[in-house]
Amino acid sequence: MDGGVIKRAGVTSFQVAEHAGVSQSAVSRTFTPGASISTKTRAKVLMSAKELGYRPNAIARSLITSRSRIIAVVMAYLENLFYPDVLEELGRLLAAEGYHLLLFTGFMDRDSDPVFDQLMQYQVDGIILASTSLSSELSDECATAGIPVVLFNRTTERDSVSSVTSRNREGGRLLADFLVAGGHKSFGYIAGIENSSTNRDRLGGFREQLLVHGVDELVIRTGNYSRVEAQVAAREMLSLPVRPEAIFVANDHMAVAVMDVARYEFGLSIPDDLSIVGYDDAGPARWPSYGITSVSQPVNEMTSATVDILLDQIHSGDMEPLHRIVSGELIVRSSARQPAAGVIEIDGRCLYRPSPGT
Amino acid sequence: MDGGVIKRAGVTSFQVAEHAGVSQSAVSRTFTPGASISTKTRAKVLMSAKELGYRPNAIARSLITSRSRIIAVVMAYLENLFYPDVLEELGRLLAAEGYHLLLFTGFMDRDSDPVFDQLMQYQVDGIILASTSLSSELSDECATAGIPVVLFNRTTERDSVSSVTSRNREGGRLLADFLVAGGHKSFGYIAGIENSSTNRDRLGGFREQLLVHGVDELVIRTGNYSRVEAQVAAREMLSLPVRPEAIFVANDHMAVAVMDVARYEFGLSIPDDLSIVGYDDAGPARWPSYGITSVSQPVNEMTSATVDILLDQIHSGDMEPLHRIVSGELIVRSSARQPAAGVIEIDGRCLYRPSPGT
DNA sequence: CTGAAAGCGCTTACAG
DNA sequence: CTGAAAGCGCTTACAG
Repeated sequence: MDGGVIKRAGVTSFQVAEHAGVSQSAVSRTFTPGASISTKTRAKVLMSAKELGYRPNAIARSLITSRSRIIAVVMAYLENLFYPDVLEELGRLLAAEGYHLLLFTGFMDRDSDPVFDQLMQYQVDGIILASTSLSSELSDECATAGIPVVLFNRTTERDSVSSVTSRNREGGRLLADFLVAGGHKSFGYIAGIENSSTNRDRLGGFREQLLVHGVDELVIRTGNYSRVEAQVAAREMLSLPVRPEAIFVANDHMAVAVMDVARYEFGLSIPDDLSIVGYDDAGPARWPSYGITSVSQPVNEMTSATVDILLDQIHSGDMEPLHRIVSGELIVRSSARQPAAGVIEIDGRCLYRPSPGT
Repeated sequence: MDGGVIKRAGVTSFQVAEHAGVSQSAVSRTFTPGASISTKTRAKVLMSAKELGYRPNAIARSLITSRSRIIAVVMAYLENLFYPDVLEELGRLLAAEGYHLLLFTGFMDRDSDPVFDQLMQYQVDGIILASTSLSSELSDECATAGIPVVLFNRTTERDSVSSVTSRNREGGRLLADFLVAGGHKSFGYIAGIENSSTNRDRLGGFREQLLVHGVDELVIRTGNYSRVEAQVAAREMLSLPVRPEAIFVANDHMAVAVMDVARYEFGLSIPDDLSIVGYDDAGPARWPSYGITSVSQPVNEMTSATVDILLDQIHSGDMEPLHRIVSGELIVRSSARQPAAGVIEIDGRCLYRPSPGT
C-alpha cells in the first residue's frame, strides 16, 4: 500500500553510551532534566552525543512515558484572519512550554468527531477545539482517558469539557446600545452558524437590549460565518423594500463581505447610508478601508487562558471542566454612525463606554 | 519539573487479543492494511476492539516502523492570508494521504534552524518550509537522514532541498509591461525580505523589463513582507518630492497596507492619483474595497506539487532535489490604471495577456 | 492464515 | 551517582 518504504538509521542512546564509555542509562539521564547524573559523566555524554549527532527519539520517549507533549488543535477554518492569529499565538505559547502542535482543519459548520480517532491514536496530551465541538460521547471519552479538552470561542452546556469565550451576550447588548444611541431606528442581524454558542449569545444580547430600547423588530439573515454566504445574506437584506439602517454582522470576517456588497453592489456609502458593526476586532476590521466598529475578542488573553487550563489539567490530572470568560471592548471606527456621547479614547483606541444610566 | 504527571491506561492489542481469543499478532494484522488475516479472525478482533474501545497506538507503531506519518510544516508567519490558505490546503492534502501536520510558526525574517532539533526528535517523515529556509548543514543532514525537505514559495541555489515556486521573474516582467502600457512614467517598488528569492526574482524581472521599456529609474523602499514596515516604506515613498506614478508592492499583504496609507494618510485616490499592483492574488486582493491588480500564485497547484514531491520522496527514498515552478496570471482589478489593450476576460476573471510584439 | 518471539529506542524503579 | 534490566505497545520475519 505504501510502496517501498525505506527504514532510516538514526543514532541511538546505546551508540552514544558505547562511544562515551558509559551505560545507556547515563545517556538517558543526561537528556532528562532533573535526573541524577554527575557533571563529569554528563559532559562525556554530551561530547559523544555532539560528535555522533545524537538526538533523543521523542517517539520512544512518548511510548514509555505515556506523554507525547503533543497538543491537537482542531480549527474549523482559517479563512477568517482571527483564527490564524489565534493559531500563531497558541503555537508560541505551547512551544514556550515544550509542547508541539498537531493541526487539524476543515471542520467548518460541523463537529470534530471525524478526526477524533486520528488524534487519539497519536496519544495527544490535550485537545484545543477552536470554533468547533465534539459529540458528548467523545467528550466523555476524553474525560475518562484523562485528556483535557478546551473549547476555544465556543461553549457548551455539557460539563465534561472546558471552554474559553468572551462576553458575547454583553457584547451584543453593547452594540445595541451603541446603534440606538447613534440614532438608528431599524436593525438587521447577519447571523453566524445558528446553533453555535457565539451566535446565540451575540444575537441574544443584541435582541434583548434592543427590546430594552423599545425595538422589537429585527431582520435576520444567516451567513454561517462564511464569506460567500454572508454576501448572499447581505444581498437579500439590502434588497428588502425597507432596508435596515444598521446591521450587526456576527463577525468581522463576514462584515467585510457585507460592506463590500453594500458599497460595490448597492452603491451605498458607509456609514452615511448604512451603519455596520461587527465582532472580533480581527485584522481587516483594523484596516482603514474597512475600519469596522467591532467588539474585540482579546486574542492574547483568550489563548493564554486556553493554554493555562490545558496545561494545568495535564499536570494535575484533574479533569474538572473550567469555563473562563474574558471581556472585550467596543472599538469605535468608521463603519457606523457614532453616538453623541460615550465614545472615549484610551491608549489611542476609541472605545464606546456609555456612562451607566444614560 | 513536570509536577505530578499521571499515567494513562489505554486499551492495548494484548487486551483485545485476550478478549477475542486470538493472538496479539492477529490484532495487529487486523489494523494493518494488506496484512494476511482471515475474514473470520478479523471480524472477531473488530468486535472485541469495538467493545473495549481499542485504538492502535500510533506512537508505538511509529517506533517500530520508523515512520511517524507526521509532516512538519514550518511557516514563517500567518499574518498574510496567503499562508493560512496554503496551510489549510496542505492539511487537506496530507490528511487525504494519511499524514498529519505538525505546525511550527514564527520564523519571519530568519531561517528555521531553531526548531530543527524539535522536529527531528519527533521523527517527522518530511518537512515543508513555507517562506523560510534552513542552513546548508541542516539541509544536508536531512538529505543524509533520508528526510525530504520542500521549500514552499522560496528557492535556493543549494542542491540538497526541493522547492516549489511560481515564475516570479516573469511575474515581475509582466507587471512592468502592464504599468508601462497603462501610461505610467515613474515607478516605485516596495520590497519584501531583501535576500528572499521571491523578492529578488520579482524585483529582478520588474527592473529588467522596465529597462527594456527604457526606464532606468526605480525608487525602492523595503517592507520586509511585514504590514507595519510596509506602512513606513509607503509613507517614505509617498512623501518624496516627486512621487512615483505606479508602485509595485512585493506582495498583496503589504499592498493592502500601502493602499490604506495612500488613501487615508495622503488622501490619494486609487488608481486616479496612484496605481498599485501586488503579488499573490491573496484573499484581500479579491475584496472589492482593495481590488488589487496582482499576479497570482496558484495555491492549489503549488500545494499539491509540494505534497507530491514530498510523498514521492518518502516512498521512493530518492532524495534527488526537485524544483517545480508553476505559472501565475496577472489578474486585473481596480488598483491600477489599465492599458488600452491586452486585458481579456476568461472564466469571469480579467487577465492581462499582451499579444507578443506590442 | 496463525502464533510465539524479537526488537524499535527510550525511562525508570531497583540494587549497589 | 551508576548500571543492568524490565517494559512501553506495537510490527514483522519466522516457522508451522
